[in-house]
This record gives sequence, structure tokens and C-alpha cells, in this order.
Amino acid sequence: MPQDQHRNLSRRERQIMDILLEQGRAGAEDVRQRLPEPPSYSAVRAMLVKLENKGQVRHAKEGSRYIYQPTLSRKTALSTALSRLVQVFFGGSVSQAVSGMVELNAGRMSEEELDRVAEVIEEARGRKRRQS
Amino acid sequence: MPQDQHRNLSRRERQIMDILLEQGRAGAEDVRQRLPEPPSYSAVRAMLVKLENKGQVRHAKEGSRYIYQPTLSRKTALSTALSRLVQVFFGGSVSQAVSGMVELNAGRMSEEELDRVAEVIEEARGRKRRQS
DNA sequence: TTTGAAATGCTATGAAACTAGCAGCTACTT
DNA sequence: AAGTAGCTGCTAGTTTCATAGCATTTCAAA
Repeated sequence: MPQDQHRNLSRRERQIMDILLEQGRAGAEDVRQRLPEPPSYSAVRAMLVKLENKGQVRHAKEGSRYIYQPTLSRKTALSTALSRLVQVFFGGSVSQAVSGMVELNAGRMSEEELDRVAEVIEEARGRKRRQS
Repeated sequence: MPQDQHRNLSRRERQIMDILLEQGRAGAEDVRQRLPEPPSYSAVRAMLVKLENKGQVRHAKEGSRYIYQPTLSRKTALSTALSRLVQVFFGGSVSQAVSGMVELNAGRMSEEELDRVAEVIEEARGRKRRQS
């Protein structure tokens, strides 16, 4: 179970993984600049090597430098992160979680955005009905 | 900025905070049993003391033992966790995030649950319309 | 082909995280 | 009141994190 590793990362490792997940791919200096209270370049590279040994990231040589990216797909990582959040804050109930998120964020969403979300849900309901 | 602390926690500290957020309140031994690869009882208590010094948790004496709970409300913690998730996986777009979560989980939700979510969104849309 | 900028590889080290174990309370039972 | 079960307080040790600095390599421009 490689996902479970995520909660076994150190503080900096986690911060770096977050950046790589957000960016998709990045070099050491890119990562460094985005880190809160950026450490030295060497420190970042050491972390990246460690993450690579742990199997969390891999690098590709591009010209003379390494470009890093997460091993797990964005979707997998999201799914893992969400499971944790749903478990921690909603005792595992997905629907409560989704409702809770909507309520918490509805104020910040425009009417158009709400429309789009409603549409997604309608589609899901349609699929469900057809299934049963 | 007390939320920002969350990403400054060590691995174990984070695991413990997750448990306390999920449980609401718990004693040291409760926490220990729920930790992955449970360490010694002493270790857990040491962590709890440290978390208390950092202001993340507080304890109440109950009979002869300490019951711990997070300082920040569940809602605040959720809000923080969500912001991170939305930022990392959806570049900051709340509506995309909500849609994505629904799509990812629709398969696992019953028709009734989907109905409930749809309702929440309808209410939000209603509020929005009245506002404008 | 020499030179310089920009990478990477490696090593050493202080700080912080983690941990076990034991001593000392507190409350209940006999 | 003596014993015991279940706490907390404390100390000292090991491991891992996180970091800087320097040596080495790469690539392209002069």
C-alpha cells in the first residue's frame, strides 16, 4: 500500500510533495522557491533524493538537470487525500463530507459555479437511476 | 496564523492531531491504540505535551487522568485542510474541487445520499439568487 | 578547447523528533 | 493501611530530519 506512505512523510517531504502534486513536474530550484521559508538548494535536493528512495517521486534527466514528478498519479493522490479527510472529519461518510464542503464553500462560489456543480450531481443521479 | 501550524507538525504529531480531530477528545492510551505502528505509551504522552506547548491541544483533568482535545474547532481545522487540498489538486478553484470530489465519489454514494447533496446545493443557489 | 554558469554527488553536523524506562502520584479494593 | 492498577513527570538515549558547503560534472558560449 504505497498511498499509506503519505502520512509517513516528514514535514519538509510533505511540503515538497504538495508542490510537486500541484505543479505536476518541477526542478529542484523551482521547488525551493515555492517552499515556505525556503532552505538552501542543497537541502531541497537531499530531500528529493530521499523521496526518490522512498518511491514517492522519480526524476527524468532533461538537458543537464533533473525534473521531478510524483510517482502516483494526481488522481490516486487526490483519492488518498480525500479518504483521509472524509475519515477524519466526517467519520467516513462521503455524502456528509460533500455536503459539508459545499456548505462551507458555497459563499465563495459564483452562481455559475454552483450551476456547474449542480449539473455534475444531476448527471451522477442519472447514472445511478439507470443502474438500478 | 494558527492554521499554518498544521503543516509544521512532525509526522507523529500530525497523526495524533488526526486522531484527536476524528475522536473529538481522547486520553493518551486511546490515542496510542489508534496510531499506526503504536509506539510506547510514554512516547505518546511526550508528543501530547509537545503539542500542548505548541498550542495545538489542551487537556482537562478528568478523575486521575488527562483528556486531550484539539484547540481549534473542527470547522476551522476542516477549512484549513480543505484549502490545502483545493490548492494542491485544483489550483485553488473551489467549484472544480467540489465537482471533482462528487465525480470521484458518486459511484460510492446511494441515490438518497445524492439527493441530499443536490438539496444542499439547491439551497445554496437559492441563497445566492436572493443575494443578487 | 578553455572557461564559466548551473547542475548534481557527497559528506559532515546541529537540531529536532522519537522513544523506553523508571520513579512518583492517586484512587480503589481488600 | 497495604497492595495494586493506572495514571503522570522526568531523564537520557537513539534515530531521523534538515541543512550548508564543497567537490565534481555537464553544457554551451567564446
